[in-house]
Amino acid sequence: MANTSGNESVPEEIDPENYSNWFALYHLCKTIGDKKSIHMSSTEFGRLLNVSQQTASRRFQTLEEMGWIQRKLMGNDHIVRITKQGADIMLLMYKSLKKILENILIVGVVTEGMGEGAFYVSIKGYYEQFKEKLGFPPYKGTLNLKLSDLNYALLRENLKTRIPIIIEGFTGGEKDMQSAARSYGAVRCYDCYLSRLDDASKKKKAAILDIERTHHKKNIVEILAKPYLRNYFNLKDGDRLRIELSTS
Amino acid sequence: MANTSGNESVPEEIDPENYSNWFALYHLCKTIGDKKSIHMSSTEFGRLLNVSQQTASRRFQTLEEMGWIQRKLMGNDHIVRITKQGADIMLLMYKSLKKILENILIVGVVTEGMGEGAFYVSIKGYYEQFKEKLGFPPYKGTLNLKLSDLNYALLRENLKTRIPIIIEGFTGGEKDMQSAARSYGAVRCYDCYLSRLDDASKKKKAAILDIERTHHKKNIVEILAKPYLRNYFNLKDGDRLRIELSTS
DNA sequence: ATTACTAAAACCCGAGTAG
DNA sequence: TCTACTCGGGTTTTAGTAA
Repeated sequence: MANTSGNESVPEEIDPENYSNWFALYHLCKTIGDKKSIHMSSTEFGRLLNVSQQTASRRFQTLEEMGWIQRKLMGNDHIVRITKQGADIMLLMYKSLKKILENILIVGVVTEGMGEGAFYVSIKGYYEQFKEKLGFPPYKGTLNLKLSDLNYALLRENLKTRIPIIIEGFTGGEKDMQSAARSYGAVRCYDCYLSRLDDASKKKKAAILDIERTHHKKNIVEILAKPYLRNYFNLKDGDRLRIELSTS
Repeated sequence: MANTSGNESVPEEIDPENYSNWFALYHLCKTIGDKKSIHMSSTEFGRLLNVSQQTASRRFQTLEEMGWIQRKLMGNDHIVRITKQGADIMLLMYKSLKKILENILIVGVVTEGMGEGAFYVSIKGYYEQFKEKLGFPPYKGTLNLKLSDLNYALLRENLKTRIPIIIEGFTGGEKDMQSAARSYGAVRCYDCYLSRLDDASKKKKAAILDIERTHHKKNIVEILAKPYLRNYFNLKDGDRLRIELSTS
């Protein structure tokens, strides 16, 4: 059963010899789906893997020898299930890929704290421009994403090659402030898309708000979007979001 | 760059032809790690993949033809990076595995609500037994995990084959209750380990509290553990935890 | 050093077929 | 039907080697 547990030896890495077997297991898991076992002949398995019945039969044997699956051959009824070890093999790859993806994609970690960005959205002189130039009325707050050093460097480098959406500065007096007319500087924005790592289908158009960071923490990027993103993506601090820059 | 985005065609599934190429890309990603590109000769790549230099060279060519990597050959300096398409290929498998794992492992969704379980831990007559028989003093509350129909069925079936830790019933009067001595029924527990799907290294010994469910919602399992699990695993409602039953 | 071609060797697949 | 064996043929890998 894939459900019992123990501390048997779990390999650290997939054996290069076993690529086709690994993929065989993978496809088997996929079609087993949420059932605990499956009736499958070697012919069917062959169809699934795009190989002959003979090869599929050999795969079954190898998978069983490796302890990744277990078979019960009762007459013409062939029941296959994934063993705990088999499940661990899948888990191994999953974890490995997760780690890889956090490196090769720009991934930001949702971080607590109102950035300066929230200040900009709240000022009418900026807000009207955001609304018009970004193409959406932004939520009056920003989502702070913390990037790794590398990811932050990659992002900055990437932004350099892009034409920013310029939010013009202006001089004016906010009525709530007792000070006289002060000047508000220009801000740059960049279109982007956000998505959860595990569900790329739900992509949200957003914008990176590139403000001159004065007393801002390092490697933090502030995001503007129409909805309240923490609700939209069901986020909590520490969750990861993928940032994709739009192709211009 | 793996960081720019577009809507180029992303394949739905890994082509059976490309198993070895897929693994080549995978290993390449792994060793690139958190750098954006890597210096790698075909000899080194061969060592990495456990194949000859010639085969590694062919792999490089194929990966490049498929648009999964990009190479710059400047004299004897060979720089390789993963393209957006290559990153998407990895992402595809990641998502696929995530889905598989949620089916073949017993995974519970963290669910709001005090179950009856919390009641048991709060009663001294039970608590002292929990402490002694489970081997840890449980946190005075339970974590509710909601399972899928299948997972719940699998779990129950699995528990059937196990010897429960019996928490004896007793008759006694709780001092805070004005009622006379009442009787408290026996409860069954089962050792288990909990872990986040994405970090199996952090496993927490815990126990499934198997109470007779009276007005309990369906498919809910209550968990006892020493720490407050929502903090320990940094959980919020909707997060998933893997339940592994200990090998007895 | 490298990459990558050609040709031989090794390996794997699937047809045929037995149980 | 089914699984799974043997073996011929095709594919892939590697050794040798050129650039």
